[in-house]
This record gives sequence, C-alpha cells and structure tokens, in this order.
Amino acid sequence: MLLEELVEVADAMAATRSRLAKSAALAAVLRRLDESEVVPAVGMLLGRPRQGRVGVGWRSLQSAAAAAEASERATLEVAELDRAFERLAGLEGAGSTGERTRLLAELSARATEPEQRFIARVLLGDVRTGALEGVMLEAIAEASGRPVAVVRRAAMLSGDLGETARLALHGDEGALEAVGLVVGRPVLPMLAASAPTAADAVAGTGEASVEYKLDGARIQVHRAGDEVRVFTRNLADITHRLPEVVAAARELPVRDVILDGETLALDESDAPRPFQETMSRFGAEAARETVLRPWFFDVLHLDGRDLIDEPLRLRRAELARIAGRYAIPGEVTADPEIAERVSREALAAGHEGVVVKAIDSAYAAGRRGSSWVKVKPVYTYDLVVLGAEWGYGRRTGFLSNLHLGARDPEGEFGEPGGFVMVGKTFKGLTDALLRWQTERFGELESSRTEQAVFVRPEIVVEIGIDGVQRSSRYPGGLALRFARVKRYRDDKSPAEADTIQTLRALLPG
DNA sequence: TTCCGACAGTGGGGTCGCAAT
DNA sequence: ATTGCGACCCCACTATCGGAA
Repeated sequence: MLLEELVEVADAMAATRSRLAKSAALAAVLRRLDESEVVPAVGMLLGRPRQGRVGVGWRSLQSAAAAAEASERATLEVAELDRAFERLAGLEGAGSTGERTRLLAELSARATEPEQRFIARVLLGDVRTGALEGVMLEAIAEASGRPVAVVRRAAMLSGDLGETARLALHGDEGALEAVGLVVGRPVLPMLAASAPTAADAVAGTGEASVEYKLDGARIQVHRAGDEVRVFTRNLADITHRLPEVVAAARELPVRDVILDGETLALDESDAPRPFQETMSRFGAEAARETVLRPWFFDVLHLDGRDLIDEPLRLRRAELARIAGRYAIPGEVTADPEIAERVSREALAAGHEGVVVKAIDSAYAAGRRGSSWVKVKPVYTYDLVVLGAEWGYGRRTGFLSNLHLGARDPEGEFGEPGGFVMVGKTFKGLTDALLRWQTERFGELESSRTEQAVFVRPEIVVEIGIDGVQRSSRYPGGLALRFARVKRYRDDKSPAEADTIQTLRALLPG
C-alpha cells in the first residue's frame, strides 16, 4: 500500500471528532492492507513504530528537515517506510547521529509534504488523529467482524495491538480466542482510578483489599522454572537491570508464576527512599549500591493455572501463600474506618497512600476501571504566577503552562520579598480559565519571548501537589511534584503567598 | 433525555546512556 | 569533562463522544 493512503486516512480522522467516523475510516484502511503491512501500519497510525525506539526526536527531525525538499509525487510505500525505521533503529555508535540525519533527509526527500508531516508525527509519537488504542480496537473489530470484547482481550493479554490486528484480519479461525496468558510474555497491567479519601474509595468498591501504595516503579515478573523476566508498566524488558528482583522471584516456592508489583529503594531501616533514588537505580544498566526491593500485590498465573479471571479474594490468598515477605502490606475490609486507618499507617511508614481494590473483581488487564482506586493526600499551596507559556494543539493561542513562584521573604534568591520559581503546571485549567488568564496576563505583561509571556507577580493561584523533590533545574533547589491548579485566589495578595521555606520543609529527609 | 465510562490530549518532574563537542 | 538528545519512569486533569440508564 502507498503511504499516501495511510496519511489520507490519518488526516481524515484528525478532521472529524466523531469516534465512529474515525473507526470506520480506520477499518476501511485496515481491510485493504496486505497481511505483512498490518503490523507496521498499525504501529504508524498509533505513533508507535513497531521497531520501538528509533532514536529520532525533535532535534533530529529539524536537522533533517533543513536538508530536504518534498517530493511532488507520492511514491513511498508503507513497507519502505517500515524498512527506513528499521535502518534508523539499528544505528548506533560513533557517527550514528550524522548517519541518522542523512537517512532521515533521504527519506524526507522521497516523501510529499503531507507524508513528511505524517512521518514526523509518527516518529515523535504524536499523531494527533484522535484515534489511539481505544479507537483502533473498535476499528480492528469492525474491520474483521470480530466482537470487540474478543479483540480487546487478545490485545490486553498479548500487549500488542498490531499483532492482534493481524490475527483478527488474517489469522486462522479461533486464533484470537486462543490468545492467552503466556509466562514470559508481558500483559498490559491493570490501572487504578482515584478518589480523595480511602473511605470514599471503599464506599465505591464495597469490600476491598486496602493495600499500601508504594512510590516506586511498576514491575511485572514472569518466572518459568529458573528463567525470570521483569517488565515495566509499558512492557519494556528490564530484567538485566534488576538482578535483586530476579533473585527474589527465584526464591519463591513456585515453578511458574506471573506477578504484578512495585519495586523501590529502601534505607537501612526499610523506610522508602525518594522516588528519584529509585529511578536512579532503576534506569542504570550497571549494578549500583542502592538495592531495589520488590513488593508483589497480585498474581496472574500460578503453576499452570491462569488466575486473571478469578476474584481478587482468591488471587490474594494465593499471593499470601507464595510471596511471603514480598507481599504488599494491606487489609481486607468493607469498613471505611479501617480503610482510613490502613491509609494512615501507609503514610506514617513513608509511603504514598493506598490502593483500594474491590475484593471480588477480576484482573482487568490494561483497563482503568473502578475496581482499583488509588488514594493519595493532596497538599495545597498559594503560589504566584510569574509567567505562562503559549499552549499547543487545542490550546494554541492561549497562555497555558504557568510558571509558579514561591515567596522569598529573606531575599535568598534576589530582592527580599521577591519570588523564586519552583515549577510549572498546565493541569486543572478549564477552557474558561484559559481564556481568562490569556487576557489577564496580557494586561500584566512585563516581557515576553517566543514561547512565553512574563508577568508582574500580582496573581495568586492555589496549587495542588503530591509533594516536592530536589531539583537542579530551579534556583530554589526544589521542584513541585504533579502540580495542578485548584483555583485562582483573587482574595489573596502576593505578599500572602507561601514561601520557599515552607516548601523546603516538605523535602524528604 | 440525562448520565457517566472510557479516551485522547496537554503537558509536568526526574533519571539514565550515548554521541557530539 | 560537559552538554544535548532520546527514551522512559512517575503523573493529574478536562473535554468529548457515544452507549447506558
């Protein structure tokens, strides 16, 4: 198939908001693909090339764009683009950057202008068609005439939408239904909704397992005999980075198992270390001094038996039997008071909060349903707007991303009574608020660059955060974690804003 | 007819390895 | 030795569509 055809479908999808129309357009093009083109094309349409990391980002694209003029005629094939991605992904070592730019420029020169834009978006993982996994799933079902539920289950259990599409469209009878759990192949992890308090969460779930929520990285551990593999939330294989997790899995009194859990760094007294330290160790190829400890909270398969469709009550019992000291702390209860107590205990032990899980729920791979509900405390502070950046996409033309400052009464970072930047946020803003602040900040403008408008420090905004962390990015040495706008505080003056000292007191350790 | 679940989009913080400078 | 890039951990929240109630 010509790439042009994919690009036209992508553009048509971007032009409509109707998900049914997007799905219909996708289904039509899926049907026309040769079997060998299905996996590459699905990857492209989702902005996730099947090759995984291709090594091309904004910068590489800019360098290449400068060198290339668009082709007049659409001659590129989907398969050719796939081969180009293959070559790009294979580049490494000295000279690879130059070679990558050369390959990209060559590719660019063979593409028409719409194709160039499409390729760039695919490589950036930002296709902007309004049709990602959810719509693609519907489209695969529509194109193949298979029930959505069957397609969804195959996709979740294989973690691979492209391969699922290929099976649905070209596989043998029953091939989709046959997709099941395989020890060694990662499954999309189940996700959690959120609630303000543990009591609220239990009110929603009914009887629940109320478990500590740890501030680390999600892991999925597969063991078949002595063979162990460890995957991230996004199904990347990180076995070689986590030898201590591999060792822990080998200790368990089982032959085959798939476990869901979290890993994080602890100090000498088993208190959790800051997330940054976990990440430092997690991201490193070589062994480091920090040890990462696994905690398991679910078991999806055990010695030949799939457990994902069993109620959590049973899975939890099996986990307790096999995971021993690696089992997550928690309690089963329907009592909001007890849920609140477990939550307080988790926080007192230095953890993030709790996850409340309906005790009779199955393991809904890849879904963010209401069966699992996370609860974390939110801290709020009044900060001062120092500026805002122009938004992107549907926020184009609006000042969106706020620069936030804490008061600096002592003048540690400038004039006494000034403000020191501690983070940014674009979250929590409604369309009405975006319109309002774009206008208001214009009146308060003190200077501007291409990306941002800086304002006199006169506006106070209440910001919700999960906490603060050490930062080398900001002068105050700290940054806000998961900052979001709660509301503007017209009733407060900048002189009443929270100080850098107040925020600093939140730093762990 | 209204309600609500699921999705997509809009970006935030940090860490690492690697190639280029 | 330092810097910039790309990949990938963690993530909250709003708007919208379309099926459920």
